[in-house]
Amino acid sequence: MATDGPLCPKRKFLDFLGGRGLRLTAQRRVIVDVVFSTDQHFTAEQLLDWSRRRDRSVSRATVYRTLPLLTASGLVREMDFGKDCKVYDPNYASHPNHSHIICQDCEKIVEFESEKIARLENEISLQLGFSVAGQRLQIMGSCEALKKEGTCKNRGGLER
Amino acid sequence: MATDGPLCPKRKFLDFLGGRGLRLTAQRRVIVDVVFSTDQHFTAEQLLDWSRRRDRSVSRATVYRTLPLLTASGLVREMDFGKDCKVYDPNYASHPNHSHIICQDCEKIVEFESEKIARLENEISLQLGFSVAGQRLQIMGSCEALKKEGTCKNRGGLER
DNA sequence: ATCAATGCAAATAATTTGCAAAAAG
DNA sequence: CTTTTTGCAAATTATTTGCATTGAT
Repeated sequence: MATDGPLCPKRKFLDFLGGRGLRLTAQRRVIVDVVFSTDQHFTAEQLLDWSRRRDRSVSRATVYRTLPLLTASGLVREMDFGKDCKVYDPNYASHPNHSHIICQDCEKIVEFESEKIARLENEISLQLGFSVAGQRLQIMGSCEALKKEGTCKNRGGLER
Repeated sequence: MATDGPLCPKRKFLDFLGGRGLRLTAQRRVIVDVVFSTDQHFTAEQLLDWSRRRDRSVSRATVYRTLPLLTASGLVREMDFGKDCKVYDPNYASHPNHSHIICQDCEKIVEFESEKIARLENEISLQLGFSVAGQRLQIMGSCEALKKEGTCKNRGGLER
């Protein structure tokens, strides 16, 4: 995961802040570092926990106040997997249109992108009189490979 | 909407209750009547409101206790449209695999089904080592037809 | 009779907010 | 300096639950 360079998500977010006249505080720096140093999904509580390990001064309120900034920037997306709390996905900078397959057994989540599905979505939407702004696709299923082999050989399979 | 006959969703739900040794109370009858006498999406609070109009004895607790039964029966699905509370969709009896297009401007929701997308989902899932159990697709967009004409001529367009 | 289901009100859990103090630009 | 941001603790909101009572079978 690129953590440097002008186009890394972290840098993009700092630009987003600057462009809106928002300030770069120590706490925001920590939160952003944490968010973009992983490709894992996370909850608000996890983000608080991870951030506090780096800097005890990060409060729950600040985490909750920073999350809307992250989603507004388009670099992180709020997800609902039917759990009691929201889950955030930091992979929208690299794959702005990706979908999820969720294993009902092991809860593992695999991300993928499908140009073909995107085309169909556009086509159908057009016929219904809509222009597409975004999309959200979750497939629920069983990870049979995982059950058979103890591990899913397709892990990390991004791109389609 | 069919409210009678052996295969109507209401009847299916009553069978579901019976099959599990659950009892048919006056309150459940009202709630179920309300749910399956519309094809509109609703929130828990709306369902309480509508039910209370028919029978003041329906309490919030009973609504909240009945909703999981409705979703467990497979006839109603819990949805998340990024709002503060959950939304329920009573159209899963007639269209068990439908998707949603949501207009970002007028918040109108159109349901559709696509066999082609379903096929692609299966194909992709298989390649990633998953067997598909279910699917959840939301397309966010702008209902331009609505803006131009004051009404969406494609309203109710189910099936694709 | 028996056991599930109810209403009520209190309890939870996630998230939000008011406010005075601290820090960024 | 000015204005944003922070932490704290209290508030809010949707949903859940304990309990004594009611009602279905």
